[in-house]
This record gives sequence, C-alpha cells and structure tokens, in this order.
Amino acid sequence: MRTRQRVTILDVAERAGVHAATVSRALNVPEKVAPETRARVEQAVRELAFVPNRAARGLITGRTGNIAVIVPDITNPHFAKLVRAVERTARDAELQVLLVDTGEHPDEEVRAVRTMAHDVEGFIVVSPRRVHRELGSVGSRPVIFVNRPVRGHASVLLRTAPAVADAVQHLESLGHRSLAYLGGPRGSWAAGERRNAVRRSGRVAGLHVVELVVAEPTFEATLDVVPRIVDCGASAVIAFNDQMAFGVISGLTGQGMSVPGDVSVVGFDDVPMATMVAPALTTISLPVAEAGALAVAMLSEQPTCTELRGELVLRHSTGPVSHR
Amino acid sequence: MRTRQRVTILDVAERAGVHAATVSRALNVPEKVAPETRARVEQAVRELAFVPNRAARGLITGRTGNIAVIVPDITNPHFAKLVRAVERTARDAELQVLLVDTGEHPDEEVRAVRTMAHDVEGFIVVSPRRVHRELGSVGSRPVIFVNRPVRGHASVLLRTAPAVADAVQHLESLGHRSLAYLGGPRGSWAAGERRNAVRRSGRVAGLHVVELVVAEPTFEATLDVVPRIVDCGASAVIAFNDQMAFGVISGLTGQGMSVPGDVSVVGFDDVPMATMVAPALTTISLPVAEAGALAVAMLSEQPTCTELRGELVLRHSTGPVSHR
DNA sequence: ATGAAAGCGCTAACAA
DNA sequence: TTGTTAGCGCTTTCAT
Repeated sequence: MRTRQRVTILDVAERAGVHAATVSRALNVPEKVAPETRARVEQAVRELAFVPNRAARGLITGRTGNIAVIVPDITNPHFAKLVRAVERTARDAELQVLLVDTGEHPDEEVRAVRTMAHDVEGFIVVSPRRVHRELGSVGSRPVIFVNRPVRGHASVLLRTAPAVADAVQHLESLGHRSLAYLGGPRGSWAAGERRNAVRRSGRVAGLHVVELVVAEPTFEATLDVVPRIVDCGASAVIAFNDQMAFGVISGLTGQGMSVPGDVSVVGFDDVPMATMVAPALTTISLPVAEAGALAVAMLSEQPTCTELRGELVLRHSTGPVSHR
Repeated sequence: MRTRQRVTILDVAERAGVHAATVSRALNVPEKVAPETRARVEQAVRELAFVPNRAARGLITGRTGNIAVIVPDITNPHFAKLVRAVERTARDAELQVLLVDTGEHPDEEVRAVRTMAHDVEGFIVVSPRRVHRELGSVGSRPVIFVNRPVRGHASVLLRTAPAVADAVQHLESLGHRSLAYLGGPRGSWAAGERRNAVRRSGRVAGLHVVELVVAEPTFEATLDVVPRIVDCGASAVIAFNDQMAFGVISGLTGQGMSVPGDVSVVGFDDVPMATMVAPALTTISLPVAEAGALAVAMLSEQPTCTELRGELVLRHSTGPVSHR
C-alpha cells in the first residue's frame, strides 16, 4: 500500500496552467521557456513546495544525482576528513553522497560497486590495500581511486616524497645520524611510496635507516615494537601514520625516555590530535580535503592521474640529537 | 545522450523464457512462483549478473531502499562511530545510506530533509543543537532523532546520569571535595542532561560544584579556561567531552601541574584517543554504536523514545586528592 | 502459476 | 514557445 507522491510535476502544471513538459523545461532549460510562463511556473513550484523526484528523473536521463564514496573506515579521522570534503563539494554540485564503510574488507568494495552502479553517477574509492581486479571494470560508471593508481582509471595520489625529504633533512640538521622507519601495511600504495621516499632521502642525507615492520598501523601494535626501536639505537623515528607516532611516543615515555629529548618522532597525516598531545607532533600533513574535492570534480572529466603533495609541519616532537 | 541500462528485467525474462512479471515475482515473492520456473529465473539472473534498478522499483513501490543520516560533523569521532554503526546495520537490511554533514548548520538539516524526502525511507538526525521546528513535519518520512527529544517523533537518547553519579562518587571516595564542571554548548540536549546530572550528583555526594562556561566544546577553547579552573581551587574536573578533557590536561600540565597528581580529570565519550594519551583518560563511555543500530531499527517501528545509558570507564586521569 | 497491461514521475523527441 | 506522445525499468492488479 504505497502512498502516492504528494505533489508532482502535474500538480505544478495544473496550478501554473501549463503542460507538465513546460514545467520540466522551466526547471531544467529555463532559457527555452517564455519569461512570463517561467515566472508562473516558479511561483507554483514555490507555493506547492515542489521537489522533483530524482528517481523518476534519473530513470530517463540516466543521471541519478548521486555519487558513492567508499572508505575502509569512516572512524579514521583521515578518511572522515576526505568524506567531509567529498560531501561538501558534491552538495555544491547538487549531488547526494552514498557512504560505504567497508571495514577494510575488499570484497565489500566489489559488492558495493556492483549493487550501486545503477544508483550513482560515479564512485570515489579509497582503498589503501590492493583492489579487486574486478572493481574497475564493473559497470559503466566512472571510478576515481584515491591513493591507489589503477590502470585505465582516474586516481588522485597524495605524494609525500618532497615532504619526507624535508623531514629527513630537518632531522639531519638536528644532528641525527640514525633513523628508524616504521612501515605501513603491505600492499598499501601509500606505504610503498612513503617507504621509498624515506629510503631515498635517507641515502641522500647520509643517514642510516632501519626499517621496522609493524603488524598493524595502529597505536597498540606500535607499542609492541618500541623495544626494538630502542635496541637499534636510532635517535629519530618516522612512523607511517600519526597513530603509530603516538604509539612510539607513548611507548618511549613509558620507558622513561623523553621525546624529543632522547628520540625525535615524525608522523604522517596531521590528524587533529597531533596538536593536542604533548609534545605536539611533527608530522607530514596531507591535503586530504583538496583530494576529496578534486575527486568529485574528476568524476565528470577524462580519466587522469592527479598528484597532490603533502608538506612537513614542524612541531615539538623533533629536536636536537642527544649526546650521551 | 543516455546509455540505456545494460541488463534489465526484460533481458532476464527473455533468457529464462518467461514474462518480466514472473521475474519480478521470482525475485520479490518467490513462493508465488513454481520452483522450476524460479530456478530458471535465478540462473538467468546469475548469468547476466542482473541487479534490479532501485530507482525504477522505488518509483512504483515507494520504497527507495535508502535512508539518510544527518550529522553535524563526520570528522568528530563520536559521530563517525555512530554513522559507522548506522551504515552497517542499514546494509544488513539492504538499505543504502546517504550522508549529510551539516557543518553544525541547522538550516542545512532542513534543506536536506526537504530535498531528500523522495529519495529515502527515513532520516536519522543527530542534532545536538535545537532543531528547526519545521524539521519534524517536513515530508511523510519518519525521522529518528539522536540525543534530542522531539515531540511526536522517535528519538534515542544517551543518558549519562547514572554514570555521572558513579564518577562523582568515585571522586568523592578519592577525597575530592570541590569539583569544576566545564559545560557543553547552550541548547544541546546532552549538555543539559549532563549538567543536571553533575549538579544533582554533586549535591548528593556533598561536593562543591563550580560550573564554568567554555566558548566552544573544543580543545583550544578549553585551554583558555584552564586558569579559571586553577583559581577556583577545584581538585577535580569533569568536562563535557573528551576533547575538552584533553584541553584541561594539556593546559594544566603546561602550567607545571600534574594529572592526576594535582587535579583529577573526567571526560565524556571515550574517543579512541582516550587510551593513547598520558595519563589515559577516565571518561564516561557512550554506547554510540548501539544507538546507531537502534536508530535504524526504529525507522520501521512506531515512534518511541528509547534511552541507552553510558558508563564510567576508570583509567588514569583520576586519583587521590593531593593535600598540600 | 503465469501473462497482459497499466502506470509510478519525469524528460525528450517530435509536432504544432 | 508550448503541447503531445512515448517510454525509462520496474511492480501490480487483473485475467487466464
């Protein structure tokens, strides 16, 4: 027992004394309707508080007015920031956004793209891990990948190499000669890019770089690896993300060491908490909001691969090397 | 130039050698179609990877398969957690979720409810601030309010009174006699509920309670108010949320005071960072995920007002009063 | 148990 | 410039 829509284009047409098609034109191609008629239609629309049914419109035009954004975990401030930018930009373009949180589960991405293909004009997929090969080819809808280059598809990449070079340079100038790098998850494009950047910059700056593997890119998992940082004798640490950097600081201070007194720490992302902890975190800030806005814009353009770059933000978790 | 949908119910019908109506039945009311026919249809569906067009279906049934969730700021971990629960629960019910981030802007709520009424089966509105009176009455779609009771509408409320009583009791037993309460935003239901709870519990426990007003419920704004905490001589602080509690800790330690050595601090929400800071934050944890799941379920029920309760989580930002 | 036909609300050819 | 008509993909009476 469905209730019919309250006010349709026919009601507006009747009230304005014109045909439904004229109402449609007045709304979509106003320049093709006489000013006077248009005014009558517009008034009727206002009086009846008419809102066009997007589903009906989409059925014939193929344009649904929706886009989908697929993220691994909306609870992560990094992704939340991106989604926020996407939503804002989309709204300005009169698009609605469907959110999918995959819970880091790649299969869920495929399912979502499959089932939502009819309902959206495009997908923005943030998929740190390797994507299902099927993903790109499902449906005729454009897919923009964030931080993941995919052959034949558009993507926006957040490059950190220059900022990493700055960070390493910064540490070198503070007298550090040995650096530990805590890597990100295997298969993550960002993890690869950052690792390469650290290696290369370390070589250029003449620093000794020790790479440490962490089970998960989380605060807790990082705690476990802190003893190994101490063992390897590095006086500075770069961590794959801010949560991990917090873990390093927490673990170190828990052992009676001081940051940046004994060890300097650098993160990636610049999450809000970076300014709230003591010491405030030196980190590489990523233009996530720009990336989100850009992704929405790219939905209606030729597929390209665009790059944005992060930058080093100096705060108080880095300082001169200690000579003990 | 629209591209027609690749595979429609007609394609399936043709392949299965039946009428489109039969395919529709096989999919929606399988018991009304012969087992053998059903099997043929199901196979055709699989072979063609047919996915029904929800817009077309919704046009006739009135059920769009979408719900909308409206939050003030997805970037806030508190709301992100709720949205995540909503999305998960919705997916299990084969619903898609449209996300709206109002940026704390009440007008945006009204706009969203207006324009999306056709596209969704219901709204979940998280609106700490007072809602536009118009909001509830727009459209025939159900609206579930989170942390905001609205006459004639369903809501799910997160009660903290019992947990607050526990917290105050806890502080009292640690020897505290004077307590500062940092309130939340005016007009927020949660702010009112928490303030009343603190007042009442303070009275019951025989504590002196000083209420302090903070311009915004943020880390930065809280920093400004820290001197007044020190002035009023309270040995314990309860803050409206965890960000503010972090601000108190940061401001206090910045002045050379220690937490919990000199002052004990309690927050609300139990955001992930609560366990990552030093000292780990004693806070009142809210069942946000449950609230989100419940809200989705309530969408298809009679409007009621359900209450969930938070609970005190003891960590290390509270301790015995110092006698100096 | 299945088919035929109408129609949800809207847009887009084509006429007038 | 406006009206007429057809039809997007699907469900749902009503027949059979």
